[in-house]
Amino acid sequence: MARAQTQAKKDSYHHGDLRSALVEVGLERVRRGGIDQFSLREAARDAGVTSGAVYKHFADKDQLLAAVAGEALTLLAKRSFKATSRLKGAERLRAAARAYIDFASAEPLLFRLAFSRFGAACNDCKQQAGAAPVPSAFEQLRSAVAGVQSDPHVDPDVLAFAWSIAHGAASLISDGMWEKNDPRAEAALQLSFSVLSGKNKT
Amino acid sequence: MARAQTQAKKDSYHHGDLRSALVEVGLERVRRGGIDQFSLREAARDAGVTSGAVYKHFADKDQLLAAVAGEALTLLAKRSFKATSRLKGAERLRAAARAYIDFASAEPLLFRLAFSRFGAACNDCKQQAGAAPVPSAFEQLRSAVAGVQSDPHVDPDVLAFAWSIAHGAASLISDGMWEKNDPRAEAALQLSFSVLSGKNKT
DNA sequence: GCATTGATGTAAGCAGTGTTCACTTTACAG
DNA sequence: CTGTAAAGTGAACACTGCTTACATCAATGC
Repeated sequence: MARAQTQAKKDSYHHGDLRSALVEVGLERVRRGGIDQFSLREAARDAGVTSGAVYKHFADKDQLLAAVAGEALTLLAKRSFKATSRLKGAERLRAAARAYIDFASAEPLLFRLAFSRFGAACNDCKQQAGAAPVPSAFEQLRSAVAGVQSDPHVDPDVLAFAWSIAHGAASLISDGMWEKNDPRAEAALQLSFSVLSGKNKT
Repeated sequence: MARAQTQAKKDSYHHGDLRSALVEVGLERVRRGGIDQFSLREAARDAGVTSGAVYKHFADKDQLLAAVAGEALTLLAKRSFKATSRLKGAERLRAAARAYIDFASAEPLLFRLAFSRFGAACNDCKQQAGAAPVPSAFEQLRSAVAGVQSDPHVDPDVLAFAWSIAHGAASLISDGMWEKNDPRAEAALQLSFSVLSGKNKT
């Protein structure tokens, strides 16, 4: 069940693609139990392999978690892309922010992993196979901000503002202070847009 | 050095106030190493006590961490109170938000603990000795929002907006995506205040 | 075709962890 | 003084991350 995507060799001594399998399994485990519940040995068991085998693909538990965090980040990026790609202007920006918040609602534990030190550590592993299939969620937010401004060069203050709002509402949800899809997130977005549309330049 | 505040009995079999000592030691450990580095046995060692002794005061490691998170939350509340208590109106609100952000800059690991599941678990332990010496940072934010509105009843949307901005910038800093005291935090605050002062009511 | 070799797996073991439990030590009420 | 409950010890258990020595397989050069 876990080894769906990258079909592993059936019953051979060698797994076939253990690295991807571990990341996949790890993503599922973190999604359910969070970071601190995650166990390297358990992940190995899920993949049908001894714990020692993990160390042929990752230096230590942290690097495995970093890879999982990278996967979580691309998952967010994909959903954001799907939600924003065919929109323009203010609607696009709003959709980008909402994608951020929706992801935190749908996968709070993955969101926390993505923006933990493991996600930061994965800045070094950004170029995995395929050379960035989709721009990161942050890049999409930046381009969306550019889209609502007449000026082609993005105002860093406006970007910081939009990022703060989106990340703030998302964090409040993933941290459990707001409920999933809490209307307050939408309200905060609504108010913030009165700034962005009201005044395009300082 | 660790047992400064609540002076423990010198060298007796019984510690005197082990519970507070553990929380104090835990706060220091989390401040330096973060949540996942934190070890119950290490904390017990720091307090000069066997690991088993911890379980006379806390059901398990999670409850100890919850108590530490509670301490971190009151630390934030105290600093916020000190920064805002003698201000009024927009200045007060700005100071409250800034206190949030400054705390995340000064103690990123404590901030993460405070707004992790351990901090949430400590909602149940809110009434520790002394019946809330200081209103929580959130309550202070709420009252500050009330102060900038002519209407005495706080507009929940405005509160959500302010909370989002403050928590967002603070999280971005404590998560390492922005640097400590990053000017973008101040810029985001600046822009957000153009909303709050520009339109007091819907 | 076939041995060699490097990559990938196993198995056992180490130190450290959270947690439990039987036990000892202490403070204190009657 | 003494009995009791609170607060500590220390040894054990199952588990963890990680290392090491060894086993197995797939591919390569000859």
